[in-house]
Amino acid sequence: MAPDEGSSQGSWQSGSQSERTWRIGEVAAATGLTVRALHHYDEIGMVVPSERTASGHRLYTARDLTVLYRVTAMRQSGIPLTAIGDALTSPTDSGDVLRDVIDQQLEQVERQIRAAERLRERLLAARDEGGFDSGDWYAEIIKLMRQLPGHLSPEEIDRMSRRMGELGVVGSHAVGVEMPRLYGEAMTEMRIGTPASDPVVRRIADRLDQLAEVLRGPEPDGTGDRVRGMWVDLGGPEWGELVAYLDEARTS
Amino acid sequence: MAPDEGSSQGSWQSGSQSERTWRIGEVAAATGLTVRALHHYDEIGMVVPSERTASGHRLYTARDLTVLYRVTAMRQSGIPLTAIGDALTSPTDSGDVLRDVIDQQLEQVERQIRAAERLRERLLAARDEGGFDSGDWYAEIIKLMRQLPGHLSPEEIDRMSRRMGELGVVGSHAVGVEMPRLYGEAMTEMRIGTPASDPVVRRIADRLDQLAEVLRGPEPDGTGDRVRGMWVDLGGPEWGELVAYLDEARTS
DNA sequence: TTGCTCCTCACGTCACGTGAGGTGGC
DNA sequence: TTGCTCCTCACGTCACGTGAGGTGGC
Repeated sequence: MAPDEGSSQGSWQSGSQSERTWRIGEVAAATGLTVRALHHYDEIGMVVPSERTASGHRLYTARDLTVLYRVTAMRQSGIPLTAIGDALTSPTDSGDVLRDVIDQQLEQVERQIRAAERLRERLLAARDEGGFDSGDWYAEIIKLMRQLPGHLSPEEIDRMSRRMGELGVVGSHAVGVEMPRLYGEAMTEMRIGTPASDPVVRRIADRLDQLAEVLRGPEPDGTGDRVRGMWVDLGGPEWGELVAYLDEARTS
Repeated sequence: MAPDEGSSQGSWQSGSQSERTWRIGEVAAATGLTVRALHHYDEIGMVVPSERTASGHRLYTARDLTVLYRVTAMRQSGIPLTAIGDALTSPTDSGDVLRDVIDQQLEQVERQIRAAERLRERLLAARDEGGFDSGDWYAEIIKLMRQLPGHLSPEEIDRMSRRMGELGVVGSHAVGVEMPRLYGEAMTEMRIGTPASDPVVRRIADRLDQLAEVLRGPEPDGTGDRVRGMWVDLGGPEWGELVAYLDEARTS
């Protein structure tokens, strides 16, 4: 009597050389994955079942399942399959590569938490204000400039005011919505100790520069720097720190 | 002299009927989106520029930009484009549909935050323990059962022990890793007041049932119910509440 | 004339979902 | 023989990314 490898319990004869195996449907139930996902992992070589029946049905061994559980744990942590592959095929198997993958993922998750919390604030604000409109901030900004003499000459203020008029929605959104948000995010990163060389900070700095260019227009005249100086004076020492932090990000 | 609609400043002649318009590259810089993303929004009809030059170049009006800013704000909140489309084309435009979309997204974000925080705990644990292995819990469970007489007969314990031996990694992972996690998640949902009818709770209950089936095997004998009873006795009144909560989820 | 911007296809990405049509095993 | 499970294509999803090859405007 030949061992029947395709039985619903797998081959489990005592004294036999072959170990207990699981069919793909059993594996799906055990892991909560779909059959299609297991096919996918097989296709890309992530988890290839060690055996097949004569008719081609996949049979997973306990060792296969151990690998699979590790993969699902990492997947549920949001680690992409390519990175999981790297961690699994690394020489020591539980050494530095895995540690690096976990640390990277940990940083990303912590950033996700902060981003989601900011998102939550924004959604609450949008709900209270009844929408996602950007308001008409630039009039406020111009007023503020007039009230604080010594930074900009009346001519410069008029020129900026005209420029903002030309820019319309683009200007008011940049100054009133996006820049405050970007500066807020940068401030958070600085406070929690994210190094200025981190790509996240770099992205914020780059976007701020792009917006500054949009606002400056084709012929810059140095007004922008004086506006920045005004903000630093208004915002206190922490604003000065933030400006230095962003400058460092730009050169790293 | 015909108005030149394709100039880099758009048509902005004083006295002209036509308003200021923006070319696609200017819009990309203003919003931080890519040109390709704007093409995509045009293709699917999400934000279609109101004008084109004679040669086919897209021209965005201030009104187009206002819509676009609203879209980007919602996209950055993680709202899918289809839902954004629903909110934008709703009759009142700032009425119930938008409110619903925001509320739904708010719930999802709050769930994301909790999930990410749990993820963080798991990653920290994995880092401390040096990996994602599932350990050998079922021996502990069996021991616990022997120490608490009155719930299961020695024969039942032996049968369960044999069954766990057959299940191997599948059993120990289900009992030692996934079920504790699922019960923990369900407990969190219950404590924060998520209604039992919520699909999230339903998914947890369904997955628990599927795991129970995997553990029970082909011939159930009522042992499972007595094991549950044991857990309720061990866990105190909150465990009883949790069991009722999950039962409600299953019938909703 | 030279760059830079813009155009329209059209295929690629990521981790599978979803049938289509057929075979295997109790 | 009837169900249920399994098999292999193969196209679809989502929000764009990434060239390919060509035109437009200062």
